[in-house]
Amino acid sequence: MAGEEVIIQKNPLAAAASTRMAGDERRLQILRVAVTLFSQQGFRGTTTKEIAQAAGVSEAMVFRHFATKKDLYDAILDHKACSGGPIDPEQMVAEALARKDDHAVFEGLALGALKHHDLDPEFQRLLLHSALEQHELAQMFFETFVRRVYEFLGGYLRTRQRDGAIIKVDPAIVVRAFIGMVMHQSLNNNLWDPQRRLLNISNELAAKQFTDILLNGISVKPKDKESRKATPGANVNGKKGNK
Amino acid sequence: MAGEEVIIQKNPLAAAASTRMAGDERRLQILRVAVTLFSQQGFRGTTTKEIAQAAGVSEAMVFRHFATKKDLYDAILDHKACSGGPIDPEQMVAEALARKDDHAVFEGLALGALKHHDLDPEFQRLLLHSALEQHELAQMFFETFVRRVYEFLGGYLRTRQRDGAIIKVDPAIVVRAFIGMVMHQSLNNNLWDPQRRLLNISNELAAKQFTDILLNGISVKPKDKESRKATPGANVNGKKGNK
DNA sequence: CGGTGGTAAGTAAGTACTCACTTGCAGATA
DNA sequence: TATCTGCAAGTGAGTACTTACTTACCACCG
Repeated sequence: MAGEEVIIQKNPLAAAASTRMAGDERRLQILRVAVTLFSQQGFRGTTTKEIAQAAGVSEAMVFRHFATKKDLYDAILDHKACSGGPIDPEQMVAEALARKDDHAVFEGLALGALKHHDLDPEFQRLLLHSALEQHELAQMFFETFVRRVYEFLGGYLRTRQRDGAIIKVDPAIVVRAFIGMVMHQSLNNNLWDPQRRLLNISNELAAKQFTDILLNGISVKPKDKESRKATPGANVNGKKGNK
Repeated sequence: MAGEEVIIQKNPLAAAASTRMAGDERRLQILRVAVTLFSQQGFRGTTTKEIAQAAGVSEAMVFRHFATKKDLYDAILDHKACSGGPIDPEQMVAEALARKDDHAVFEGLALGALKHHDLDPEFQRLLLHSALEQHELAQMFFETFVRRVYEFLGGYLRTRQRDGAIIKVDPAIVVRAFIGMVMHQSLNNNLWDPQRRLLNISNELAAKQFTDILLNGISVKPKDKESRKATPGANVNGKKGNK
């Protein structure tokens, strides 16, 4: 916290020395550099000087492209929320939805989210930072995207309850439970335990197991020994030797 | 982000004007004030001046009690991790553990965690901030406390598997799933959705439902209609009109 | 008196942001 | 083809202010 220096030299995002770029190019480059820094250090923790250095330009250039630091931050959250953010949940599992294949629906959604957070871990960190810093756009993202997931999944659960396929529980609680498993897994993987010391499993296995737990629970049912299909037997794996 | 002023006047934590306190008293008071500010704004987002003002003393007093800002931060995390933090999981559900009452074990743990985060929401925020800021003590807390929960719950699950009461799954995955539900619920309540717009249920209900989901799942089992005890029937509640 | 609780007024190093100025490059002109 | 020119890309050295941290000093009380 006192004397550590962030090493920026030879940053792949930095421009090759002394190149002159088109305005839009540079703008995007600064934005990308800033995404990385903000996601690592938050808004207040990142200086405009750092951003400029990492982008390989003078600080003045940052302010040519973004009037204020906050403008830059807003542009980033906008950018992220529009391009990377909203994987459309309904579309992602449309066919499973039509078949009313509960396992495929939940597994598909979980896998989508896990993969997304894996490919773009900056996004989750950025969102966390902005939520802690009470940035308006974090709440906006939550209000729009997360609400949509709740409504979509909640709606699906309600129809399955009408079908008699699912017990009577408040769907919102079920959704919270499931999203909790998935988000917590991502959060562990890229914040709490990035070395995966407590649990190291593939996204595929995580999605499958979480879905199984949600739909089937973990207790052995008294009059239900061989009637299910996939779960038992070769299911004990994952923790060790999983690459 | 530019011109907002944090209103601190008449802060209940501030000393009555111009009182002379004993050294230890003042130290503790500064520490408590700092906890609140750090948990709201993080390390870099909180100034020593702010802390001093909120405590009702001059900035120099802060530095008399804590040599550097980081010392203060460390002292806080130490304080929190030692006093408020480690609710001992094993002790909390000892009797349920002895009775091998799975529902009571999981429900007890969940309720303990939910209540704790409810009473001391600063702690979760503080931990998140320090994890994002890569503070060493966040990782230390995780390594010690969280690992203990995994080992404890994982161990319990393994004995229950040997009893034949629980299906064969990697216990660590089950633990992650369950902790995920609980932590996500807390995180929603005091970070993402403090107004509880998406879901507003009591800690008791949340603990019970999460436990039910984990142990029993949500699918209707083919040959298992009236054999279970508590779950069905009056179980649809919570979302609305829950105070 | 000495020690403890307290402060006002510093300082040096940041901080976001600006400004007067230079550089490189595409295209019109000779 | 060579040169001039207009303008966007880019900069170094600022400004006004804030930051963590210090120093020198005061007031009370046993």
